[in-house]
Amino acid sequence: MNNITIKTLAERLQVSVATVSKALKDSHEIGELTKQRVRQMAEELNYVPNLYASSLRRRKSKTIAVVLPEVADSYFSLAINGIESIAQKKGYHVLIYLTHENYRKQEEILKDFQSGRVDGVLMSTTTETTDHCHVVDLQISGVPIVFFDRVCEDIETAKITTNDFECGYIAGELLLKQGCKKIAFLSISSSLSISNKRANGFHKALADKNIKTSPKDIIDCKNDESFNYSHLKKILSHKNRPDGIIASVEKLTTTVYLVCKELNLRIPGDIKIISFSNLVSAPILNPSLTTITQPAFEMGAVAASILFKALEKPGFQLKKESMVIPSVLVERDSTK
Amino acid sequence: MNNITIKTLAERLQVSVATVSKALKDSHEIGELTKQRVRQMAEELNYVPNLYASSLRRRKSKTIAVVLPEVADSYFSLAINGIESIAQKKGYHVLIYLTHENYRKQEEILKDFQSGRVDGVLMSTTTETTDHCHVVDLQISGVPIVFFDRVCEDIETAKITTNDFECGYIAGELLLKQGCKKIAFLSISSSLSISNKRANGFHKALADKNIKTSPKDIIDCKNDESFNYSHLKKILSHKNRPDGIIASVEKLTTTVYLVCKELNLRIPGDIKIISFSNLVSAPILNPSLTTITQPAFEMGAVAASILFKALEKPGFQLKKESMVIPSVLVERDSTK
DNA sequence: CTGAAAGCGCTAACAA
DNA sequence: TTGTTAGCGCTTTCAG
Repeated sequence: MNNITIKTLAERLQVSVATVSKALKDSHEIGELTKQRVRQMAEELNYVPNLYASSLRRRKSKTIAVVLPEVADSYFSLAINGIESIAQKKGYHVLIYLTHENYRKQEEILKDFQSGRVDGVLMSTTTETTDHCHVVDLQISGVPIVFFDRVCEDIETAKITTNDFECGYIAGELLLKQGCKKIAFLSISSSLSISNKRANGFHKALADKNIKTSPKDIIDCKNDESFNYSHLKKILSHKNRPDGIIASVEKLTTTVYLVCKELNLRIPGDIKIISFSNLVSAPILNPSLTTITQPAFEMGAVAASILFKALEKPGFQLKKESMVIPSVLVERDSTK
Repeated sequence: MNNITIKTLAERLQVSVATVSKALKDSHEIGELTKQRVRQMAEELNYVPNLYASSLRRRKSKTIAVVLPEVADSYFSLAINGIESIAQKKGYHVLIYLTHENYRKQEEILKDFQSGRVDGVLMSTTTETTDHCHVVDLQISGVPIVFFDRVCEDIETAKITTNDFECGYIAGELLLKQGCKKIAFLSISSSLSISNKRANGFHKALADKNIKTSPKDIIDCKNDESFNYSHLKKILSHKNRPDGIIASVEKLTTTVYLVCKELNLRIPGDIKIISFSNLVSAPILNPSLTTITQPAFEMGAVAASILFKALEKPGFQLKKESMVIPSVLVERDSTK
């Protein structure tokens, strides 16, 4: 640790620590000449303020946390960029925390935040999340939290989402139009709002065409690739297999493609596929993948902007700030 | 911020703050009964220790930083998982910082660390990095740093790398064996050690077959997708275009594929492609992509383990701990 | 086994 | 315009 402190500077310059502190903050109370001298000395000695001391004192850390299930996902990596673009303007640090879809881990992380480690939190919740006391605890302790994409419905705060229901509908409609008779919806978790909304939209699309749906149309996948692989393989091996698939999250896409490859199912001839995904490689897959692409960067940026409003104005009402930003359908060969 | 402090607990229990502090640390100086009472009260009041206070006092934060160019890259996202798996065991927090390949940003981040924000740093450097004073400054101020994958050659510390030279050689050799006459190497930066080592390996492979190489075989790409796209398009449109491509980083793959698609160049018929990549979608690309796959998770885990050794034993000699973990070649259709 | 007290580095009243 | 001083919450001697 660097041992140049404000005190060192003060001694060298024969002024008080208060003067140095204020000078470094460019306070109007301090004379221009003094500021100059302080700044120069700080530069010279390579002074770096101690984050812990100032945070302890000010009860602010100029840091926000982004809590995510994982980072190996185009949506999240783009959202992070959106968040950072805003945070940087505001002079805030962004710390990324990964839950690996583990509820306990998420709980621990949020609990830790109660210590004031960060000033605010942006979160996309894990699939395992069921009860949300830890989120409420965090809010009670005064740390604002804004959700994006994967929200907790029952928490009162700002939620930035995309038009999940509508997109589920669009996906279902497209596959029907392309002639699918038996469509399966790959869900990632039955306790996840986005997954359910997308599934509901899908059901509605079928219902509107008077096609009866059954719970078996929803295939529950897990956070376990090899499980998903064998599960899907079994389903797609069946003689009454689906001829259309809606993948509700990006990571399921690769699995579906690999299973089809192994079973010699041709896409889109034998089975059509559409995926909720921000994969840049969508156009170069074999065949190119029809996607519903979320406005990931923008969702991150908007979520961050709203959080900063709350950080800047203490009494700010977050719950009135929810927002829905639409996704777009990009048709490619996998649904031709 | 939570306002339950050690003092609150002390008052409630009619003991001193020192006792509470020690009890919470399970110190042997404290009686079992007292510990019990303290723990129970802490639980009851939902006490969360203030990170800033304890870090300020102990001059330790139980936190490490991972500094990366970006996160939308399979290599880095896997490496993060490796790092986290180790950090978790050690009870350390992991903060992820993104440089977006921006040297200035990296400098700022490292400078910030001099304040003792983190106890140690794991880093893969940006492509723009040229001078490394800021790294040295950090080391001088007592924060250990371990490099992985993209290292700074001239810094004395542990460096976890893969066999880049050898893999460049293998890639070149494979393309030659498959009949390529004119191979281009897509470099991401001429100041990046891994890129250069891979390029050197490639050159050696050609030299060993008495094939003369020219600097024009190395195509310098940037951190700018649209630039890379048009640059590559120009090169591949030329009548004397390459018939084999080695992409030195994952992100260039999509661009190459898209350009080939637009120019109606068939892979592998007209042009063969091999990429340094950890993409899970490699097998389902059109055509499936031959890759050199790095041991990303392991590299992250090893780098973290070594950093923790340094954190646990103050006088630890990091520079003697460098390590090379080999990558593997996976042949697929793009080089058939 | 427990407590009193000093102080980590910084900020912000308040005084001068 | 500058300085004095009292803490932020916690850890850690040292004394009891």
